[in-house]
Amino acid sequence: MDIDTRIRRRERLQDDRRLVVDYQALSPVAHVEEPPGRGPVLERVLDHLDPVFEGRKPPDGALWGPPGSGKSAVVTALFDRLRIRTEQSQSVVHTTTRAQSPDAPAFVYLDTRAASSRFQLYHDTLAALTDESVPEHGVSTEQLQSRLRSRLGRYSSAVVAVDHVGEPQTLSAAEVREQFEPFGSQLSLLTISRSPPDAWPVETIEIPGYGQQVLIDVLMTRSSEGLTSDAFTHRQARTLASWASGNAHDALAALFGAADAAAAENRDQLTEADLQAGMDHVPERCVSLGWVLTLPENRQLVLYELLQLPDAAGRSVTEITDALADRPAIDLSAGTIRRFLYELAEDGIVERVETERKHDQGRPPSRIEPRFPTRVFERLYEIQN
DNA sequence: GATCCACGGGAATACACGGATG
DNA sequence: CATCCGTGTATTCCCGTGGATC
Repeated sequence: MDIDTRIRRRERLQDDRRLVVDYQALSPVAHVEEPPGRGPVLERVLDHLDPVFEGRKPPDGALWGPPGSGKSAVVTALFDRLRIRTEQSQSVVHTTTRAQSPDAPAFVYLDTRAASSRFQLYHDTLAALTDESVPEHGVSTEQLQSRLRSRLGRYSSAVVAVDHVGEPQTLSAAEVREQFEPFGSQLSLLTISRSPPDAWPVETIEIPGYGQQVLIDVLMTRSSEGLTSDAFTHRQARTLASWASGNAHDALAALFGAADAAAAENRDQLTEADLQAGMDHVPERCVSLGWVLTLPENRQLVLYELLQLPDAAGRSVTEITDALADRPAIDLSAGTIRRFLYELAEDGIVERVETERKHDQGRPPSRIEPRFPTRVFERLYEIQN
């Protein structure tokens, strides 16, 4: 055996020991097939949907609970399964030549973070119900409405789950309901929100935050999918779970950040310092990562490049704007970048913090602080782009 | 030609402060 | 002392334009 081979063998050994990170498996916004510990909630949602299985339209409903309690996880997992079942039964219909009465229900999941206009709501609903692509331009909202109407006619009933309603920057439940008014007889809505729905007559399902044990379970399950075995201990999961106090989003974001810190140092296990780094990268009053990742492309670019600026933390909005405008990756005017930054601050994705004045005169500038899990965003952004 | 939406640009407004004014 | 004014900077608001797509 020659020396090179011996060295390569050592290198490979090192590689094998190295922490493997499947970032998607650790992502707080990943869709999972079986959300752990949410069986009772699944049952209640299924109870609510019961009429569907007899071909009737269920009443409108509302699922609500605190951030990071698995609302999106439950609904996406459930609707995914239901949709697959529908598609299977529909394809049976398609293969028969005889025209049949529609007997299968439709299940649609919408995110109001991505769909904020009537056009987008109809578009996304229609897109979920058709294989063909639905035009995003050149067609009026009214045309989409009539296309959607006739499409809905092919199902016995339809349930549209509308996620993230009533957040500061999204449509309220009432607004969503109003936009879908024309389809009142054809579909029912299941809104998903952080606070209980006000007023309209619906069946309400409350989802509590995760208990400590279940959250530890969630972390262990995800780490077993995303990391090499033994990289993350039960004791560490306990630490993260208690730090996150029931919020799975924050706990997973911290785990993700910790894994990334360990990977950067070529470690095969998470240390306490990694854990701390992971938690430090999840700011207090943290905005959901899902919100950041559904922003238009150029805004995400601005955020990403902002995080790449070495000394962004100490600089004013104006200075940051100029620095970003100089970045080759960004092809936007300084004015637009500045407007983006102010808009992102308005949305709470970053925060403007007043600083002491730098000039003798004029209004004092403010600096920018991210309000989302930065490390997670950076990795996921890099994977996406 | 229609349609939606992101950009760009700029006008309008807010804020902080020192100095002038009543 | 309270208020107003001018100046300079920060922030918000608004709308026309053009790209992309049908």
